[in-house]
Amino acid sequence: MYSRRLVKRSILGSRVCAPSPTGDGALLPGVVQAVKLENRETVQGSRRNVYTVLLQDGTLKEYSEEEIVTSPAQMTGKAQLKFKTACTDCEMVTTSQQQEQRKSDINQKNKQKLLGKEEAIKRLDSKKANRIQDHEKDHTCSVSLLEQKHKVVSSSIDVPHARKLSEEVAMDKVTAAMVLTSLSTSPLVHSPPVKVNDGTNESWKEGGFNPSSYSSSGYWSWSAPSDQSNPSTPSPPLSTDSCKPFHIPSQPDDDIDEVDASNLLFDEPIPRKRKNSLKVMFKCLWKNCGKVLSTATGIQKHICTVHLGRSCDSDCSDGEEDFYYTEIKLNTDSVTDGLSSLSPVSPSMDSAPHIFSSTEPGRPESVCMKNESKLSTPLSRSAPSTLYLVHADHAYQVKGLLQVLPGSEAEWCPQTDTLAQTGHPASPPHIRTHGFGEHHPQAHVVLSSPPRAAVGLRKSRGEGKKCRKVYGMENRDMWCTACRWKKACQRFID
DNA sequence: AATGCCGGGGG
DNA sequence: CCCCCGGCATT
Repeated sequence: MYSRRLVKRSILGSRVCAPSPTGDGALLPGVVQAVKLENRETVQGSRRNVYTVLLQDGTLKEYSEEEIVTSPAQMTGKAQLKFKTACTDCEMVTTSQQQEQRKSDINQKNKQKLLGKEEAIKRLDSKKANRIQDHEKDHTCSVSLLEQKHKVVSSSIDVPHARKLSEEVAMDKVTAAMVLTSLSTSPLVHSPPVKVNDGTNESWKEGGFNPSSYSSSGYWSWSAPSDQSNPSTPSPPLSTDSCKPFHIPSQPDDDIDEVDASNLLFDEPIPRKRKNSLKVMFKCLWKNCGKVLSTATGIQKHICTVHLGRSCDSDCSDGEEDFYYTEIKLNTDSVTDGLSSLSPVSPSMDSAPHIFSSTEPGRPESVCMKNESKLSTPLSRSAPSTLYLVHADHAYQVKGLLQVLPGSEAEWCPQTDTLAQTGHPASPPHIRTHGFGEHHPQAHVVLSSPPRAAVGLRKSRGEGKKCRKVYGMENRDMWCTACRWKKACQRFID
């Protein structure tokens, strides 16, 4: 069980390293040309992507997740090494001059190291130097990849420029190497002071990378054109199709947690369209509530008002509600249209992932307990691939989920305001499941509109522990407002 | 007796 | 609207 970030990036156009088709085990650099969803499901229920990669040698080959190596910023040490190695192997554009220089550099350092008396210090120096050289390699690699990208793409887009580029390649490389070397000494450079193809910026049109960002951890990254923060270079209009985002999910859908580091570098204005027909919904985790709404703000509002018993002016919120809902990924590959219309991915999606973002300022990262589970619903018959991926980012939630899940309810509540917002007034099927271990012995499916009007008689006394019992009289200030007012508890709803 | 909460009322 | 509480039902 674990949670995952919502961030889902397109890998199209991304540079990767992939095993050579010759089967010699070598890694070749390439560009992702297409991504398709494999038509089977894994044991975990998550789907897998198949990447079509245009390799350096011009061949097109399909790879699975595991085969390709993506951005170093998203790799673990081993993969990184692999990647670096591959980059080094394919360093065809690096001038032999540079390589010689590097070698002599290394030799020099080694000599110094041997000759020096303070060996420990020298060793440190040497390490540092080596690291710098590694960086240099990486940069060179990215330069080469950039160039490669030019070769691949520019022929159809900007031939004159491509020619110009190849003419200037030698100089550019040297310049780039120098600049990058100097860059490597300053750890926090996020926007490159120099562009490799200086002045023209043509690569932008091609969605090309600028070998730019340098994280403090020493790993470079490819920064998207939109990341250009240089105010003197206005962003050209991005031609939608040629300028894909370059973010590479290290794994398909099920592990986006470690994007954090790259997130900073790779951040983008967020998804246009969700791949894999994934709908993201937000589920209320209050016990026996399980309300599902399509927007984060909606669910926050819901929790605020219904469970926390306070009016939620969106700005007076203390964020507590964040802990009481979770994100649900609903794989709607073959889900009925009714459902799809129920849960249009709201354009306010961009406000959704923030809840799980560790970069969110002012919100302390809570213990990152993770949870993933699959719920089956009676609807499964008509929607065999309907898949819930529930994850909670808070211990409380997990606990709640664990308690609730076995007999949990998956409930689609066409909340009026949400529907009004999204303009889908259709009344979708109302799904409810009850499992074992709950006070609801019989499972039932309700295909009507939510029984919100069923509140009439005096509510029978709830069975669960309420605030008074849970917190005690002495902690009255911890009670929910309703309890404090001797109203029906809204925190522990039965 | 303790608890849950409806209905009503004060500010 | 926010808050408190009497009083009743329930456990």
